[in-house]
Amino acid sequence: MLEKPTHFIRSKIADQIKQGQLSAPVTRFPPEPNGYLHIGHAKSICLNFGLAEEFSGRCHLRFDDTNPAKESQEYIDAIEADVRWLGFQWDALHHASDYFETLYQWAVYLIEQGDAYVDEQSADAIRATRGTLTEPGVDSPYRDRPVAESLACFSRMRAGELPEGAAVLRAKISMASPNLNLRDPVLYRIKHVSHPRAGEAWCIYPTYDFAHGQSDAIEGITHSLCTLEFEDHRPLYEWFLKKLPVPSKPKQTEFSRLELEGTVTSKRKLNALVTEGYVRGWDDPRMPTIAGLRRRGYSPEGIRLFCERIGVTRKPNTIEYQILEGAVRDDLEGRARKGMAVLDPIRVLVENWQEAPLALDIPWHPKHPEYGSRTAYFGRELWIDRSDFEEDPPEGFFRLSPGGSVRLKYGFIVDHVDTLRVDGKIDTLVVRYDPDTRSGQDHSGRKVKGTIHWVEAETAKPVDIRWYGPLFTVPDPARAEALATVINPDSLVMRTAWVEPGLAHIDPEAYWQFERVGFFKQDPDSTADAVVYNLTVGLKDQWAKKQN
RNA sequence: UGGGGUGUGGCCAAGUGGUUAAGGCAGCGGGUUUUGAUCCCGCCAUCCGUAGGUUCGAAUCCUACCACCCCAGCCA
Repeated sequence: MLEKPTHFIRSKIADQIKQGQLSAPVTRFPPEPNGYLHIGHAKSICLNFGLAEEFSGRCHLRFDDTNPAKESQEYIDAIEADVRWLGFQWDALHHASDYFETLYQWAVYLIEQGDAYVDEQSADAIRATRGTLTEPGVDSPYRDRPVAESLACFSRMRAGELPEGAAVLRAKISMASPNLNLRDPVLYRIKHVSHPRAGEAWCIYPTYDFAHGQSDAIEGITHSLCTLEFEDHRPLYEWFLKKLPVPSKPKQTEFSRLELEGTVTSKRKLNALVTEGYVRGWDDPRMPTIAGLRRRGYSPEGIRLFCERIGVTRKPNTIEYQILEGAVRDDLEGRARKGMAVLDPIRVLVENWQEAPLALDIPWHPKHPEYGSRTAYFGRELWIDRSDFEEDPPEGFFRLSPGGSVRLKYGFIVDHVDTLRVDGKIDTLVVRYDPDTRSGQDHSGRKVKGTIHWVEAETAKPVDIRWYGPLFTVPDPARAEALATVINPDSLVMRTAWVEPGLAHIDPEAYWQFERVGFFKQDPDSTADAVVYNLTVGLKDQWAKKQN
């Protein structure tokens, strides 16, 4: 077993424990329920829950539900399901909205201390006076209004007496700060919107900045991990912890977010893919959402392996998609049941087989006898894949060709006799099987170069295959001006395959490998009459690579 | 342009003054193999954004420069 690779956050915690500054870390995964979780969130989930697990600490799931205009119960439910599916169990479930009353009292406290004021300027006016990157902002005319006046106005805000946009609560820090986040940031705004959890209780809602650090403090979070874009918010995060009578002092640490080649990981863009109909939903197997990856057939263990492999740093990075696929293949290799399916069939007639189909008992996995076995059949009429026969075989081709021989895996060696055509197109391959070469009891001493997969035609069942390719045609779709221009029109190809009987029944949980093809997972659209398989990821194929 | 960050092989990533500059993925070569899969073995940076400097000795310290990312929501 390989030791887990270390990274700066892991070493920091280990060090703090060794120094006696920390007994166990308390972390949190703080999603906003305004969309589905994606692979980038998986990195954060693995980090937060993983660290807590590793150092015998605790990890909370906390919904950052401070903007009811964008949030919904649908997302809350989906997020909980995704975290659980990834294999993590939170030690506590919280919502920023649980702290609305405390946060309100703290806002009042800030006003009383002269550290916040109600600003009745319009949003436009506030924006216009914020200054620019190089020029300082201008103080609001309300900045120095009496405390009592702010207090009175703030309570009118809470009471619902003011329309949206009429006033906001602002921290009184400095309009000249080079850090824009410190130029009297907005702490509360009016939103006459009902909240998925708090209902109609509030019509003013705290901003991220005013809610996040304090929520961390209330929960006793020791390590508040977030992505790099929040780095400029850290001074503000710390300002509140210093000004307010909070019960603990969490520390924010930033790491770089995950960028995955060939995908977009912004909720806005993912949402656009859904609403504009480029995919069937948040859980479409082409989506980099947790729900999409799950439906596609990626295992939680594979995703966790991926997150471990990519590491955690502060360096901007774009991970090659094949690293994700590699991790998933590595996990699925030992997990999947292996069966035979023919996706692009060509008929094979075994002219010297006269008997009824022969039942073969084949283990589901050569290295895992505990997975059991199934029955497949060999007979007079078979299907093999069109790509396994070449009339004019290139150098190094060792599948079936005119006059050649090949082993039908788990069956017999067959020798090509004839090629029959219909309208010029190859229709049937006539072969003879060698009775001395039955798999497992081969006394012939014959050696053939190739082994191919096949299914017996009489017992085979049809299934639907959803063959997926990249959703985009470019490696960096996030930079495209419009997603529409980089959508891959062939990201989903529907087809039918012949499978051995053991692959034709519904089994929503199982992971499958179609030998020599790829890993597959049954889609929830499957019915008893029509099983649907999603391509998870293809097998590595050196031969195909050599051909290009 | 003000502030905050980051620069180690194709992609990740260890490394924090003395190492032949870990490891993973990809790639290449070979072995095993009834999946051209898996598995196994070997190869793959005289060099750490660039240029100077300090030092017996630097990817690690100093200086300058360059490149890229983030910030001007009453989003998170």
